[in-house]
Amino acid sequence: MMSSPRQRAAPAAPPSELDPSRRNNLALITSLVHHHRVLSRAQLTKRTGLNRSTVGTLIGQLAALGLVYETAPTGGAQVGRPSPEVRPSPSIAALAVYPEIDAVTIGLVNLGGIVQKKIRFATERIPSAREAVNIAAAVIEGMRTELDHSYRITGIGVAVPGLVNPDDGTVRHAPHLGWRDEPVARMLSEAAGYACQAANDASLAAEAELIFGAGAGRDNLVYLNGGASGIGGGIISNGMLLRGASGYAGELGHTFVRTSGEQCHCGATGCLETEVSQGRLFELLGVSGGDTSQLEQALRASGSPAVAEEISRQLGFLAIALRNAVNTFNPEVIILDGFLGVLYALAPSALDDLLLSQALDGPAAQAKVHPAALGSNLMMIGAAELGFARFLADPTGFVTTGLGSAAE
Amino acid sequence: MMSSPRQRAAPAAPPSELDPSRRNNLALITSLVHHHRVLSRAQLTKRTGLNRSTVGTLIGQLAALGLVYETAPTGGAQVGRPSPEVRPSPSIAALAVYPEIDAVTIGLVNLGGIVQKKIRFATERIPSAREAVNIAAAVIEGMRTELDHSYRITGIGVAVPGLVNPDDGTVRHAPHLGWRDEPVARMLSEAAGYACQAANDASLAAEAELIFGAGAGRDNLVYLNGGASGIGGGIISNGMLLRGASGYAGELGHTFVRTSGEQCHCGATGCLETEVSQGRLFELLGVSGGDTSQLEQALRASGSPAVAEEISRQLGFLAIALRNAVNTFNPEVIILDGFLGVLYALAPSALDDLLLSQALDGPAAQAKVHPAALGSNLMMIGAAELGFARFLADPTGFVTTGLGSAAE
DNA sequence: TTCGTTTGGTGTCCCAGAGAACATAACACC
DNA sequence: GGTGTTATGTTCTCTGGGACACCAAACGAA
Repeated sequence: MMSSPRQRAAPAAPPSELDPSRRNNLALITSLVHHHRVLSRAQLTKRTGLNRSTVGTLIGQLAALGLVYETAPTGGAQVGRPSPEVRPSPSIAALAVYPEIDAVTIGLVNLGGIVQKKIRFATERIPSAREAVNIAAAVIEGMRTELDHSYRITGIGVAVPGLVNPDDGTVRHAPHLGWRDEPVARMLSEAAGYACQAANDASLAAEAELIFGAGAGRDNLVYLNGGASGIGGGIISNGMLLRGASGYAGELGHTFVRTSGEQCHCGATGCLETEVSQGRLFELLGVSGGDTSQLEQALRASGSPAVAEEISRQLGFLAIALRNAVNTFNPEVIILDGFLGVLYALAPSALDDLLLSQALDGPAAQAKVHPAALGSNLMMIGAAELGFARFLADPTGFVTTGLGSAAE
Repeated sequence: MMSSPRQRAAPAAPPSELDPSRRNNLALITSLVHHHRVLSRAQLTKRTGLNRSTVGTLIGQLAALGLVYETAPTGGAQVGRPSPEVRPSPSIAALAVYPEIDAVTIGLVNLGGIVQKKIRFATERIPSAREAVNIAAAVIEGMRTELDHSYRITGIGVAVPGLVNPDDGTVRHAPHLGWRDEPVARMLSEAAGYACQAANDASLAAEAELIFGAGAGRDNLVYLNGGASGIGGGIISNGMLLRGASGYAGELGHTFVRTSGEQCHCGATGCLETEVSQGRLFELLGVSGGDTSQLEQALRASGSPAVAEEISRQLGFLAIALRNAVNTFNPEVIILDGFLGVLYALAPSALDDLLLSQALDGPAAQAKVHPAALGSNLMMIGAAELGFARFLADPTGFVTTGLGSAAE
């Protein structure tokens, strides 16, 4: 039911203003449905702590705007009247953009973290910020008709491998892309015509794993990704992403792990990402490069003692970084992605043992190492989460003002 | 004005139940007044974003319960009707307890972080958990008459140098005290008759510095304290204390800073607190021990090159730990307390330069090293914050149910 | 079939915050 | 030293929104 029109002299503010309490509750329900993909009304009632009747009203309001829809209850073997199931609308979606050294990937992601479409645009050389924005805008332009007809886009999220200030979406420094002080979010927003935000790739990955992946249901998580160009980290503490003063927090790739280690491109020495790198492994294997699964195959196939030694050397340094992380964050889950996941898969108990013996007893007992669960969709889901953020903070306000209110 | 009695059939729940929104706003105002000590009604209106009239009602409610009081405006040179000033009631207080290896300190702290009383009970030997609890309970018993007559005690907070689970106030491991799995909060609660909570000392210190000290007005802060028994850390990110899964987060004293370093009592090697310790300094100075100011004097007085070299050695390791912290948390402030503060005071620019050259450019530019601002009251204020926690979360509910509602 | 159980739906009640209008107390300017 | 301006406290009314009670509906169990 729509809210009745106000009789009193209309205030200057647009009519989108909603009571904070109501907005909160609508946001809460939308987020829950987004995170769980399906949730019965009864479950929503329990999780929100709100009254049955209130939850009913809220869902009615969301359903009227086409943000969620209800389906007949699946007769679970339970006593009592069955509760209808609430799902996120498949028409709400966000765009995800991920620039890398050899490609720009663009994705279309639904609420619930469902990747509808993923387009990888390979580039001849490392794309500049301008080029990456142009590629993304062009791909989005190509989808425009489809987007306009079948979707309501809440925004674009850009995952950047580097230091990003998420407040204004400016890339302060992305060493491997060679970007410096690029206002990527503003550029892409102007080029594509959607609201746009940017953040560090590993931070977004951590959030994605928290919501839909190996960290689901947890509140404290450390995510580490080993890629071709270095090691990125994202930390979730108390259910919230660690941002820091300017959003630069989480750079675990530059954890100190070795006295008089090699010089890192960051200027310091002994950084995790200079000592632990897939480049060293490929070099030892005599391969010129490849992706993660090729690396794992090659490592498993190799009988070379030099390779084995290098693996155990890298595991040692990784354990030091993880020891620090465990003592510092007391996480429930440590997620290793990319080639770090490969290293772990090769000798899981070796790393577990190192960690258990080096970290403080209390925190060490609780920290479980896991490989990433979301695979190749991870970064799309994480970036899309950025594109959903403003929508999820105020679903109805966003739809009635920020988007065309096309009925389903 | 008291809330009018409900006419409808009284529900089973006690009449203390309050609308969540109202409770939130009351808590918000109480916390603001607590943090700022004095705040005009106009300032409260701006900070809360609530309506003038609403703020008036809320303050009226708090004043009626004797939680805050208003005083005549101090005619600040400002146009317009002056706004009365709101201050926390001096009758609301929390107890603070801090067991150390050679003493148990008990404090009485008002809202606003005013330490009314501090009693240091020196012990012959390291107190057991039972002994520390008995000492605290005895001292509190001694104050009982005064407490009952002049104060309303919201609770006891215990700061423990070690791993503490703040959920149940159990000390998992306090190596220097030799405590293991001691339910300190429960023990003291039973012995003293007040609600009691316990947490890590450095975490509480970090909170105290955030609210009243060098981190006031900031949201991201790293606190490091160098004491006789090691180095403790507390981290505040996004305005919230880092807790981790069981509240063990923040153990920066066991950050890895040196390959093939000495073995730490925690089992690992190369920990910050084994390489950087005031014991080494006292040893080199040929002094058997002393407090922080004595150390500073002795270090400044000494012309020995060995001492100078040790100082620079320790600064180097400290810089490595701080580098990690800056890259990981992107804090605005790093607070160095205890002998770490002394080390910094001896060569501030040396540490600043090391940090600037080693940490990532973005985060490094923002992180400012500061000495602690709260001095010897720091731990009392921090522990008291724990004792205030439940009160601040629901001020009126707490007073009408949890405390005798003695009118002022 | 009947009963107990769980849930959705509807109507009522009332708290709590917003806002307008008025009152009040300072400064500023002539 | 009046008068205007500005900022704030005070009072009153209005309304949104959640809780609750009651009833209806839909399921399992006996």
